[in-house]
Amino acid sequence: MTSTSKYLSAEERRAMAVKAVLELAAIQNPGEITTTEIAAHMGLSQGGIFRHFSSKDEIWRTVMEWVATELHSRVARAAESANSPIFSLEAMFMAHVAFAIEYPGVPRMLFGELPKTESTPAKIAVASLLERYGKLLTLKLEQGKSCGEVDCSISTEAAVALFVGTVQGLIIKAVLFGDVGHLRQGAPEAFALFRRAIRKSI
Amino acid sequence: MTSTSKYLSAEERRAMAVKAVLELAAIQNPGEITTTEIAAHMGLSQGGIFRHFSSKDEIWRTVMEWVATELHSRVARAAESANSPIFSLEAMFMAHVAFAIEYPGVPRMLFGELPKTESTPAKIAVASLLERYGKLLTLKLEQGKSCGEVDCSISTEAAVALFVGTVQGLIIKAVLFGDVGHLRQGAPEAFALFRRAIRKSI
DNA sequence: CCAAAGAAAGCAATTGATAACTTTCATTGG
DNA sequence: CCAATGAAAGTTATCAATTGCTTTCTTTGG
Repeated sequence: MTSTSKYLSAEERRAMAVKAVLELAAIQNPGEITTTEIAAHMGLSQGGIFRHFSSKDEIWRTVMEWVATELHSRVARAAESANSPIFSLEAMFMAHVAFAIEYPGVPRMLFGELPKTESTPAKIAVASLLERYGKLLTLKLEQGKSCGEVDCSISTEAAVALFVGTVQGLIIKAVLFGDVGHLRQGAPEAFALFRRAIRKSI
Repeated sequence: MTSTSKYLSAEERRAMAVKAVLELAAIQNPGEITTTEIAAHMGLSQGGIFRHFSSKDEIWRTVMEWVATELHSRVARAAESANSPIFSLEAMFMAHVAFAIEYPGVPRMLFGELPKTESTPAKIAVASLLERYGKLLTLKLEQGKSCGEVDCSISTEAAVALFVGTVQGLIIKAVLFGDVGHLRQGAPEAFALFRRAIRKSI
């Protein structure tokens, strides 16, 4: 099991690279991570990286794809775990926040991608993630309207935007002050307010 | 009146540099703006820039300070223009959104600053802006509680975070899809939901 | 009033640093 | 033996900042 061989397989190295980037992004500006640093962090020479990735851009794409897949699967699993639309939304909210706490480098990476004007592969991955995420939220909100947990008069689209914005607002604050505590502490209160915004008025 | 002189004063050049950076940031990744581009955009040679700024960092600091001052003064003016706390909040919300529409490069600049771990002058400017902004919001929310427009049972701090997060969520969406239309259209609906979140329940 | 001095603004070329990527050659394991 | 893996040294490009020199504006002494 414990491979004592010096040479690792290409797949192992690619997985190591993703992990290395995530760890480095947690402690420094992701935009300033160099291939030299990534290589050093995974016990490889700088040039050795290019045996497994054709370019630095391909490394980023791989990392972003891992993030999109992982976050979506966690949020989707959270959505299924609850037995009412509102509780599903709450579980999704908390799963998203928990992911940001577990991988503090990820929001920093995403914010770094935002300013780019070109449609980078990374940006496309984020946009597609946000779309799938939005569809899941739309479904839960519509279900909520059906069963009377959510007010039918509100715009579902606006509620989706508010949900995502609420999470992002918390994350931005945490990133800005470099303090994940803001996230853990603020999340329940933030969701409570979101719930007030969408609940059925009497 | 129309200065036909070839050499401009240091103050004029500094103001031109701020304008140039804002315009360039609107169409490209702010992090990739070079001193060569800034200089070219203001009709100056690359080296000429350094007659008026001691470093590229000083240029950024100057731009960020302009942004913080301008945005805060606009939001504060909007807050004063309305005659009830809720309407003040709405005016502030719209003023913030309008600013982001007028200077689309600004959010991109700010998002680009977020990933940096060091406390850059720019990041400090953003944090201080956010703090003053938060105080203004806190004041209005407390006034709203006093006059019965805002529910007393909600956390003011959480409401501030929700307000800021809502605006940021709208802006992120606009930046991600490169479409300012999202902002104009989504803003009224977004504020309507925020209002539902903080209003007094019957 | 006005020329000379010098301060300020500007350009063009250069420097030094750093990054991604390439090439060459040694080593490993099947 | 040989193909895959990796290290080390190189290549090319880019960018901020500096330097030496020229041009323009301003001030001042006679």
